[in-house]
Amino acid sequence: MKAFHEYKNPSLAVDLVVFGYHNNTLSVLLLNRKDEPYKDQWTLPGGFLQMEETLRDTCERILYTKLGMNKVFLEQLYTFDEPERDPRGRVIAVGHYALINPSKFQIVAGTMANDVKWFNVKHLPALGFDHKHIFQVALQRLRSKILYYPVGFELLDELFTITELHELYECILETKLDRRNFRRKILDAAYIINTGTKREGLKNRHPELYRFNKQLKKNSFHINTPEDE
Amino acid sequence: MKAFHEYKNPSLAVDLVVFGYHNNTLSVLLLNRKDEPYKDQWTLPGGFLQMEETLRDTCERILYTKLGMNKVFLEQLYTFDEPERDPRGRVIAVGHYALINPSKFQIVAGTMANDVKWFNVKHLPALGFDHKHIFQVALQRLRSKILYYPVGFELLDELFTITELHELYECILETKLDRRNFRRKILDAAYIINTGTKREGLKNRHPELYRFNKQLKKNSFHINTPEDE
DNA sequence: TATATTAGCGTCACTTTAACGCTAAGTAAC
DNA sequence: GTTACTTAGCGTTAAAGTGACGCTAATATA
Repeated sequence: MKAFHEYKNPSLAVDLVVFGYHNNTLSVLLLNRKDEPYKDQWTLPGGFLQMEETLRDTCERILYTKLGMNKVFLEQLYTFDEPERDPRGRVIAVGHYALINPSKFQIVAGTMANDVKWFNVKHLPALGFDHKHIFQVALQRLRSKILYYPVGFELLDELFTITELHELYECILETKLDRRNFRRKILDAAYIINTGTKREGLKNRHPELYRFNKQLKKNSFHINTPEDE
Repeated sequence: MKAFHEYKNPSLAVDLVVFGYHNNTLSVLLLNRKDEPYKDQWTLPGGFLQMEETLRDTCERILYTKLGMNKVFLEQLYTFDEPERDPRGRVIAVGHYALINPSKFQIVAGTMANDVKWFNVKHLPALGFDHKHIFQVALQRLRSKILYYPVGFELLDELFTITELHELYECILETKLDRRNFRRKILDAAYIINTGTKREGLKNRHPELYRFNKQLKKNSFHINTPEDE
């Protein structure tokens, strides 16, 4: 057996799929790379783990220094280890995804990138590395998770209407959900709490404003998509 | 920015939660360590990634060389990165779980371990490292997954009776499931195929033998546990 | 032949679900 | 004001799914 320190180790990085929802569109944040490899191409934000950091620390550092975001929903996704995934050498990436409300942050391209931009998940450019694959795993995870666990409110303002929540679900799942059945399920599950106030200034009837119920017990609801059948 | 090779890297390992089902008991395979750290204590099998390997390769190498197993169901679980999880230094472990049919393999302790043994998941000894935690994540994953995806047959012989499958579910989920309703769900979902043969040599009525239906379309069934309600 | 036990099939009340109708509340046009 | 239009909120119903459980068949053994 080799001594402990004799093992060669691959580099360890995190890659981030940052989802945002705005104007009825689900978007992902992409970085245009300033340096090789994949110079001038779009990729997911990511970075190398430093020895004293946890993976979550690394993600938070990247979110903060490259994108100016903090205190966002963040979850580990999967670890990507294809030997050829990075042309610089062996790099293993622990994929994560984050859900953020774009209206809360002013995105700035750090010094590392030419540009940082939101892209509609339906119209992504070509991505460097294996980032297309990581993105697809993340989108799939988000879609499954939202069916049985309340992650949607991470993407909305603190107060929102049922219609707004409904549109978010339809957008993420890319399917139509009956408006009235959706309302019933969400309310029966006590997923959200009526604040008693209404959203003013709209053209038609003023909808009631809700907020997320943090006391929600797990497994209390399940949304079916038409494809379930 | 540092040059690529200047980053220090933690060691990368895999840890394996190997589930087996035998005599109406769900078990996990544990190794008794020959060396420090955690000498003479029980731990999950695991090992370091070698530079030319994928994570799956590493898992398969360990399964084969330490345990004599090959071609088993194997799935990545989660990546565990607590900085203090290994007293030797910074080791990040990618947890995996495997499902095997113990009757297919003769387990042998490799030269690395004092002993290798199956332990009933209900009566585990103390485990070294953070392996108790990894085990719990794996068990939870197995329990959720079996509700909507057919993994059970990995633990059974190729031909099995509905009663055997039913007992497996009750054992993994640690709950009673109505025998007749279970049968109806499994059959309605076309989860299994009747082979037309029967298991002989039993004391009472001879049950029909089934095998897994590999054509099963996803999302075609869902088992409810009493706690769902 | 009777008994005990597991296997397989069926029934029913209750709950959940999908589809969709109807009215209320608001704005804008006249 | 009145009418038209649109979104919001509430309700209804038929069909499907679910849980609880009864009944009979098949087999070994006493």
